[in-house]
Amino acid sequence: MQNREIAAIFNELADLLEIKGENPFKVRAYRNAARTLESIGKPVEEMVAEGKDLSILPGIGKDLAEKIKEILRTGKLQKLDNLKKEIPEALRALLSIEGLGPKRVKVLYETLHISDPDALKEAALHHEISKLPGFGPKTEEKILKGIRLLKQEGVRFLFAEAEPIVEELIAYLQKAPGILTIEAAGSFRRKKETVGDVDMLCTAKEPPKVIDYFTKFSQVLEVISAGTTRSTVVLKNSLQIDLRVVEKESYGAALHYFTGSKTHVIAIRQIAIDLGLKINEYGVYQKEQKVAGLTEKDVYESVHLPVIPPELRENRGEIEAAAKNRLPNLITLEDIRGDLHMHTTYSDGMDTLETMVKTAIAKNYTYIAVTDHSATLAVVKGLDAQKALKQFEEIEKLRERYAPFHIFKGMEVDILEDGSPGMEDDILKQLDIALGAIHSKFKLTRKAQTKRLIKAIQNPYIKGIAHPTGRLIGKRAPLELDFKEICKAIKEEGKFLEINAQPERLDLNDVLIKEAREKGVKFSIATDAHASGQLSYMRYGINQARRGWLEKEDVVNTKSLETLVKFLK
DNA sequence: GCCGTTTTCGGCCCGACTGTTTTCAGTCG
Repeated sequence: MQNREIAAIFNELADLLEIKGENPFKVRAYRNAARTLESIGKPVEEMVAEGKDLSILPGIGKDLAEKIKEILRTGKLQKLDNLKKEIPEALRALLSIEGLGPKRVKVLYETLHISDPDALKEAALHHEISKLPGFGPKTEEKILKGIRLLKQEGVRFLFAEAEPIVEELIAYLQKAPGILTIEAAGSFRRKKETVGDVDMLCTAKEPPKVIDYFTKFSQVLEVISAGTTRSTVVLKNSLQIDLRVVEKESYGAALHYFTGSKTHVIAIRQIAIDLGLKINEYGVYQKEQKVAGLTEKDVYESVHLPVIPPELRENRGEIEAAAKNRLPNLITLEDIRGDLHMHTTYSDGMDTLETMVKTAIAKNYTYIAVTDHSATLAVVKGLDAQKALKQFEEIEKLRERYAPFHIFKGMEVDILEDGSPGMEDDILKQLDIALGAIHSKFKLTRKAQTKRLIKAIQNPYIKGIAHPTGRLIGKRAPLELDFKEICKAIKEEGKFLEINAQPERLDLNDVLIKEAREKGVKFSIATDAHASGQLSYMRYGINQARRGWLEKEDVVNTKSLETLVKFLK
């Protein structure tokens, strides 16, 4: 049982309790616990197995610790099952309709016996909703709109999908009348691998004019709200954007607040309270006196901390590290000297080897590794021994032509079910960088999958593991692995784990990167480019690495050519 | 239901926006 499955049970319980009209603080307690479960890296199942007390976790007390154990033991929660007999589960779906919260859902259920979106639509079309006390024609209209916009639960955008839209919107808003500054906050600023919506923050001479201009952005499908300082719209691609206009004097406090994460902000506010201060989105206050708020730096200084980079603001130890002045010196894109994973027309890449070389040189890289697929991978035409030898020849020619730029002979070698590489040793031993990668048999048991990967790591020719967990965000779950054992093997063998920068892979995730780093694992950050343009995906890998607390020294492709060659040997 | 350097009770973030109502409740972030 995974943490997020337990979190889902708590969230469901919270929804139903809320509709029932339970104490809102109790409801929040369940939600807080769910958030804790989602954000801690370690499975609570392991903690229980180790005999650890779960109530050490923030937001989890005696009662919830017991409920978690019940879920782990029985796979379900009696309290939730009981509640479902009282309140139809389907009512939850109504909560995700814009403008409908627990109170209104309760009224709709108790008066009109509406328990699903279809019945709700019927009732709205027959103008039954507007007759209810507290409801009116506008609400009815809004509900119909909300049903049309009803998003499936948990639809999030890949960071790389949101990025161009945010850039376009910023360019547009920079032309708004009287605009002073404009910036994206929220999970986008924290460079999270997926974003649910985008929070934008600006300062302006006449806020209402900017709001008006914002709602006229060409991609806007629906204006949800538009006040004097704040507006929410949904774009044609269903991405929601919130814009807030704030006073210049409050900008730092607002930026901190809207950048989040929620748990980070709460933790910072708690420190402020302990110091006799109060932080809100407008500033830092001592009694009634505002003492800071202009910049984020001022906000952090008020609680005696250095500025914490947005990528780290997840309440995963960054505040403690900041207090001890031990924040990592995070890696940057400029630290990268080369790319160690890419494909060419020798396998499933779109561009020739030489084009990849030229593009890498234009990026001021010192080296690349060309890593086409081995032929065992049935879905793509890969390299057999003969084709590999032909590629070696071309690489040697290009090395001469483009010296001192260096091209490593590499290969993305399929790891077979038994953990052996899908390429003969005779070829493997001629490679500088063989990356092991799993492309099949994703469903092996945790034990078998771990054994398979460790065997590959121990293979003397394999230097690193590409996209280690095999996940595709929103599409394919990560492999079942004993990650601790994987890290141990990587470290013992002096190998590296790849952080794959493809936007829908971003594999490893931030939590695993941090965990591996703490165990002394080295990483590569590589694009797995299948076209020369994708070499610029490196920035997404950097985002992920920063969220995983990596410094330059943790990453092998920040090293000079000489040092990297030594490392590979 | 959680939590504690005002501790075992009594707090728990709170302001903006909207719609319905006429001073406020519900929702949202």
